[in-house]
Amino acid sequence: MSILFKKEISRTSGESLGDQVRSHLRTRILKHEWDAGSKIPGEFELVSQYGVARVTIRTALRSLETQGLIDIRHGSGAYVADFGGVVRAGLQELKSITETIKELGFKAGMVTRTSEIRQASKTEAADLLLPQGSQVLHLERAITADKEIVAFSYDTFPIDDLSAATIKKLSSGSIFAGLGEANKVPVRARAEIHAISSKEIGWGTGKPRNGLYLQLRQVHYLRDGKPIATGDTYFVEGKFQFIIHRTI
Amino acid sequence: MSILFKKEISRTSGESLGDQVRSHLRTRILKHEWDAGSKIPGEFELVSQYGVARVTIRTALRSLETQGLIDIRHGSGAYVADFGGVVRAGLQELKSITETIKELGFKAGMVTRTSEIRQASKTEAADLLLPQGSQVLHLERAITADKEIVAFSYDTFPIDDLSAATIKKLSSGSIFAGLGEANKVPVRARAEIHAISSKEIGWGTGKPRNGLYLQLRQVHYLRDGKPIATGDTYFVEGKFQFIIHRTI
DNA sequence: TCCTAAATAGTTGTCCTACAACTTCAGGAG
DNA sequence: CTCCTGAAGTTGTAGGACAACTATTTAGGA
Repeated sequence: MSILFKKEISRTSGESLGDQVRSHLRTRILKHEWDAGSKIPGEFELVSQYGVARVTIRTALRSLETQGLIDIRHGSGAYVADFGGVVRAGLQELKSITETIKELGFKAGMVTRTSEIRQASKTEAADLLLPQGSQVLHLERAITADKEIVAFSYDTFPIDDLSAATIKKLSSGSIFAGLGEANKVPVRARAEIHAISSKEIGWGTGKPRNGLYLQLRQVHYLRDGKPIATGDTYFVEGKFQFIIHRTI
Repeated sequence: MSILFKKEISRTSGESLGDQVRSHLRTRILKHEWDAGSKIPGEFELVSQYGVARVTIRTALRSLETQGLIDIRHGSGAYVADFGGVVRAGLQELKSITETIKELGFKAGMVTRTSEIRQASKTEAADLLLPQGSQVLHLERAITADKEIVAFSYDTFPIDDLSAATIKKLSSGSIFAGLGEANKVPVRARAEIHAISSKEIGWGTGKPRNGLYLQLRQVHYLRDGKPIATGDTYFVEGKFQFIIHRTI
């Protein structure tokens, strides 16, 4: 077996080779190319598969290990982490909710209830490092998996440096896609988790009787540390399973 | 500045040099040796500070980047992740609750309510890969920060291959310390998060009126994938702040 | 035959040197 | 003042070498 995936790796895409290899290996793991607990190919084998240096393979493997997807044992090899069940991406991996829903095998959708441009609230201005009174785009959406509402999301974006087309895209569909076109993809987020019981959250027929939610209060950041989005997402308890892979 | 921390790094401890450097750098970051958003020393400077090779420094930095603590920019340097506030260890980093409490500046304590050896329940046996009817150690404890109850914890350990001394240690004090003496330190955990509202959980004066908890349902694993502990921890909502650093 | 111990091959960890790719900053041309 | 260019500094990738550790095989003895 040799240079199987050399064509998957681009040296002109701007993304580092290590990150590209990591992404590719992650999809291979999540697609169960290897059983949980079993050994993945050795570093030299991966070197020949991807056509990159061993140090590049090692940075990718090291990153997957800290993400909790594999387990590297000195003198033996790297093994797919065995969690006694389906290996699945954890909450610590930053991706959109809809993407996560799709990855779990459901059909993702969303219904926008409110889309308005207004002044930033005090906390929003603080989170986004904006001067008081700045204009922001505020969205209120219900997120569905197989037509069933699984979360209510309240998101806010600064619109100073966003084009009208981008704003339109944001308010109509996928956040990550819209930000991607504006070259403002967040690479990092800080999320606070809370348990909330409230009748004030949510709307329509998907609103849970008991008012019990898992709240994710997030701020998304660009690579240079600039905040690009903030928001609260309220997941209806029981509709969605959150997993975190914890590693030392 | 030179070989400042060479003595902190041991070549005979069994832990890899990269992991040791990572741990040391992490404490330096969490102790605010550098401001959020500012640049940490370059790789060659760190090489001379720790007396290890550049590739070793790089594995440590790469791991910290995956954990979301720093942000590495090609051609520029590594910067402390700026979350617009206090940088703090995230939930994806596996450590004991008491250790986390101490790190936040509080005095950690615990009160054991129940400590018994009994047969494993069905779900416990499944999580721990035990045959039905195996003996397990079951603990029910209240965890305190500055004398105030912040969580109720229900934990279960298989006792097949644990010494009597280890069992005594587990039931009396720190879980991680007890497992450490038995050379069974978990390196990985899978945690499920739920919002729970129940009157059945908790006891004593620290029991919250509204019965609102953030539940962490965890299974801890050894390096070889063997489950070593399972349990539910119910954090009293509002008493404890959970953060997750999410990265791509 | 069975068990133990030593030799062996295979794998990851660390070190070294070198250069490419990128960022930042200073200085000069216009 | 602005823009461009070049130099210096930093991280990314490459290749080779050896150390440390693991897993397997082999040889030897009881």
